[in-house]
Amino acid sequence: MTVSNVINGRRAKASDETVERIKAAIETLGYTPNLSARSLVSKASRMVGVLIPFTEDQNQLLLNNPFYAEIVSGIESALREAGYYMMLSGVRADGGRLETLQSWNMDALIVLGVYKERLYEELKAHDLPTLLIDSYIDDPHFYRLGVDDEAAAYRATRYLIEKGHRGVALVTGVIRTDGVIERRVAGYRRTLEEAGIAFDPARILSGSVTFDWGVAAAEQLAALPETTAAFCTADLIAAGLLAGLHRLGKRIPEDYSVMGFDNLPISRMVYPALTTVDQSILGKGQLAGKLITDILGKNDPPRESLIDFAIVERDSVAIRSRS
Amino acid sequence: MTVSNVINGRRAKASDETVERIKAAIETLGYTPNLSARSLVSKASRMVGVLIPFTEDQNQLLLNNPFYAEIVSGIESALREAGYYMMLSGVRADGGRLETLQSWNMDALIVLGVYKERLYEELKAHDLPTLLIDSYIDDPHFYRLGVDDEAAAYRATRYLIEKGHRGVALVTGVIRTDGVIERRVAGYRRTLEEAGIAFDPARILSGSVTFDWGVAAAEQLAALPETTAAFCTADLIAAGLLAGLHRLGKRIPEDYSVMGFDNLPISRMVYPALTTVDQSILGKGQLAGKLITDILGKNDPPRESLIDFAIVERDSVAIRSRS
DNA sequence: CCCCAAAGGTGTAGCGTTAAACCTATTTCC
DNA sequence: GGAAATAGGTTTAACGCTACACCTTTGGGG
Repeated sequence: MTVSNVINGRRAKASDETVERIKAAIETLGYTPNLSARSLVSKASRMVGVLIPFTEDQNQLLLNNPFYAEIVSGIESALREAGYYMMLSGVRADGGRLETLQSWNMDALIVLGVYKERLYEELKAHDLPTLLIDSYIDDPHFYRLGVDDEAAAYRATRYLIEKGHRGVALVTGVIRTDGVIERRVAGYRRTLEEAGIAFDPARILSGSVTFDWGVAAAEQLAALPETTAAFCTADLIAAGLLAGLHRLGKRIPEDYSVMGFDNLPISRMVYPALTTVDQSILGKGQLAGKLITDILGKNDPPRESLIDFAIVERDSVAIRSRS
Repeated sequence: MTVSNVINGRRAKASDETVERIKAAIETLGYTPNLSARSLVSKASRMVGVLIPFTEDQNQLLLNNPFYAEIVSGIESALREAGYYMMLSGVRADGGRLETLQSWNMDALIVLGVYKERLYEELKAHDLPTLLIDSYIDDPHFYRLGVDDEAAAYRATRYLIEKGHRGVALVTGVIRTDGVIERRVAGYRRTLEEAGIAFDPARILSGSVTFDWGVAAAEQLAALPETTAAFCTADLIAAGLLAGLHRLGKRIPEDYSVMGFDNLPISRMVYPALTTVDQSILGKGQLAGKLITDILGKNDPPRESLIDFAIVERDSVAIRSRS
């Protein structure tokens, strides 16, 4: 018991000499506490579950999406700093297989991505502190972290219009209701209204958040009359769009200006380097980790946090003089 | 006890009726076994630790490197399939902070990346089944998984030479001893010898496995006389090289042919799409997971496994007619 | 009819840790 | 000088699970 006290820094009850002796013994014996035993009695584990979606074929973590990879990396660093562990787990869109969390006595959850209603019900049933990233589920049970998607899309679209583009398409993932993408569509529309440009539904190209969809969207974009710019709601899509447009023999930014969203590392790697909306993904992950450890440390943060965004100008947008 | 038997499928001692009653009770009570307790008694955890390097600044997981992200994703899927959990953990090059593994009763380890000797000593001290990926540490304690780096580099270089290039540079990461990169350099040299081309040390550009190094290497490449092609030992470097060459106004593949290594998703995203050496990274991860679960299931696999590689032809290499 | 084996199940202990209660010298205070 | 507080521990029990030993009933075989 005294050993336990010393290890956990409850040194109220231990003479300096005993503390020394214990430390020496730990060193020579190579002792490390057994966390399973600790977790068994304390009903906690200092483990935070991080849920990310599976790929379409339901078989692998969506880590090959650099967005998730980076945010996970940020989360891990913040958790580690605060002395917590991260358990990465995949979820299918419809939930299921969440028992792991309960089985390992997770202390809290961070959930990335958007899922069906059913999953959120299950999450609530587990009754753990839960932080949703990039989700607009409005329920007092959840903490939320995101960007102001409407404002960011507004600013991005306005940026293109200010460069002289009037025919701006929006290339995006699948449009559900009440999610991130919807806000971005709303921001896009607000800009058009303000600029007095009629909204044309044909200019919204909706597919999935993948490189391949971007490639495919290029043809659709090229078929749109009087369209000279595209705002993609993800860098991954924008990267595909660039590749698709190249394939069609279009020049960028001379023929088409393209903007992305996220400022992923790949946005610097494609040609031309993408002008995009930066939302410090790493910072988002780190903030997520910090929010969770704050909650666990009883420093209750606000239910909703937003991170800043900014437009980073690179080479994929050109100024278009009015014709 | 009977409940425990039923849950673990030891149904030798349970009537069909009891089994039914237990299943019903589990359902209505929403029971899930407490894995900490199980681990405490069994001294195992069905958890496999996956170690990946931290970034240079020692602060985040190197998950933003798509190579690691993808391989981790493959590992996870194989482990999950076999009913194991993955605990992702970062390591600094010099080791340290490995206690986690012991503390959670990990059953086995998968180690990605190359580290200092000291780490391998520590790993051996833990005495867990350990699989090293892409490492040439020759010690019977470890299982190893990799590609035949020498042969792959040989084939890649030969591919360029067969396309008519005689001045082929090698752009690579930092050259230690006895690692992956050294084998690739050796393969490169073997091709040159076979083709009767004098080896010129100036044509080896060594930096780090990063996009930025690729960008920087472009200037060095451009300064090399009679050099028309570059084989990069990582797609990340190749991507940077393309960007750097574009910046210098070079055309690819007309002025320079570029090959990568890994066949990462980004190799399709850059412009022009990279010709590269595919080594099915996802498959590598899955195989790693399978090897480890085989070991744990007492199906001892060979100490060393190699996966196949193949050249995938895309648009970054041109045929050069002899001048 | 008795003995034995099998089927089906119960009882006990222990994994490593910690909360809470308890114990024993000192020291402090009035 | 005596009561009370304090420092520095020790003891006990419990967390949820499983290995192992044990118990009871039933059904044959001789």
